Amino acid sequence: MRLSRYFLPVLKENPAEAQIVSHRLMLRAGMIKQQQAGIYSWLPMGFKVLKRIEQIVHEEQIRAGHIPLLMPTLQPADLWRESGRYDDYGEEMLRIRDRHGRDMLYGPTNEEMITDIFRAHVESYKQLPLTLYHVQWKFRDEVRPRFGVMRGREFYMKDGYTFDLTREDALHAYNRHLVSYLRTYERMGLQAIPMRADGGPIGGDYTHEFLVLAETGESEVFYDSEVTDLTFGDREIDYDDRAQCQGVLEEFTSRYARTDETHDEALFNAIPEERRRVARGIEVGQIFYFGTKYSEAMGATVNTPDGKKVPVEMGSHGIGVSRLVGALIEANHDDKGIIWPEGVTPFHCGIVNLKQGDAACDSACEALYAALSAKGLEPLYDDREERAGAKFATMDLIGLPWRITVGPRGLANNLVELTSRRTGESEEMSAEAAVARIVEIYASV
RNA sequence: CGGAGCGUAGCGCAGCCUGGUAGCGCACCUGCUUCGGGAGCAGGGGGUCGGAGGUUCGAAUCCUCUCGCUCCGACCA
Repeated sequence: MRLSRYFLPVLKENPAEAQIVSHRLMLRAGMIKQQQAGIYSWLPMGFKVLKRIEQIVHEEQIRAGHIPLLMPTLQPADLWRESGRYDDYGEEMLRIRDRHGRDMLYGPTNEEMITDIFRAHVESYKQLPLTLYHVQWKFRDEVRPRFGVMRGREFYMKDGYTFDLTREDALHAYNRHLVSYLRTYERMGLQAIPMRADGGPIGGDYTHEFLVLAETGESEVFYDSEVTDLTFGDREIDYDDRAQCQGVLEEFTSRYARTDETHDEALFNAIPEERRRVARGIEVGQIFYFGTKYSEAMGATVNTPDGKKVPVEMGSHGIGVSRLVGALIEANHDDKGIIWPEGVTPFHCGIVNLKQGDAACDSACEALYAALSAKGLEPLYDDREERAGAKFATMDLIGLPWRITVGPRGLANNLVELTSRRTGESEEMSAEAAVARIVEIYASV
């Protein structure tokens, strides 16, 4: 993409309404525009990141054997009356009436609807196990939306639902999700720690939240410092292997790690003092096993091998896709702007032409642009008639992890400059070598 | 939902207390000079002062109502 033809409305000054760094940077980098309290338009750059995150989520879900579908944002109230949540949910649920006077709602989550789909089409245990998920907009009419997309009223979430015959099967589905989530977050360049959590309105006694450590996090968290040493890495996982999934769960959840909701002072104090940590975290996902809470209420049953009819065992699992955009920035920025991890960056690298209009600089940049594109990479070429300082400042703000700088000084020796946004380190090399290096970097992402 | 505050040009703000035909910086447009870390000079365009009502000869300014947004707290992917 050529910056001169893109739509990237960056702001030089900080918008008054943004208090936390991710919100500020998203506004300044032209990623979002607020339309109402807690409701945002996603401008091209922000939309790109959102889609990159969503794509990683899809890939990892499918890898774990889960099946994508899409449910609507608007749901009939009657489904929620069946589960009893139409009355329980309260003011947070946005209620709507259509022209025929039918009660509807903008879905805050989809347990009822997925259960409806299940009961309509599944009769036998032979169709289990089954995990269906979608990535869809949700609405929760928060009393006080804040922190930009981290706590919007409208938000984009992946929510998945598991259906199993037995509790053991359902717990394996739970473990499988925990494993796939660890892998998902790590691919985005994030460390998200599974912490024992509270059931909340969805219900269920078996649940973990995934927390990204950040000063601006809304939850207070308590953990054993050993949990932050754990990495998922590129280990091979057979998602049908119960023992292996159970093993990963134990590895990642056996040390103390809890939010303030479930914090236990006595257990915490049993950790050696030098390993005790109290910090703040952003919740970017949650997994639940809740058994037959919805299947019983809504008559979602299956026939067992011995001819009985039993309510199906269920769980639900969520990843806050739009919230992750904010969380990623909270975890990856400096005083100049965003620093995207390679896994989610909106463009793979920036090309800065220091002397637009200079024949040598222009053609060198065009050649770089073509060479990178030919390798399947997406560069952002700053071809504006701007001074060097302005171009650097823009690149630093929007946070592309790699920048190739092309100027007359280097070109005289056939050299361009490759700079890491994260470390700030620069290296001079030929244009061909720079392309090769970028290709190599992204080959391993 | 309790408490506090803010709406003036695309963005950041001053002006309001003490009423008299709206200003600064950035951005934008034109020209010249500049050109490896948000350039300089000169010229220029752009504002129903959130909205409605009221007081007044006269309202951004005072009063009433209303809408929107933000912050602190209680609640949540």
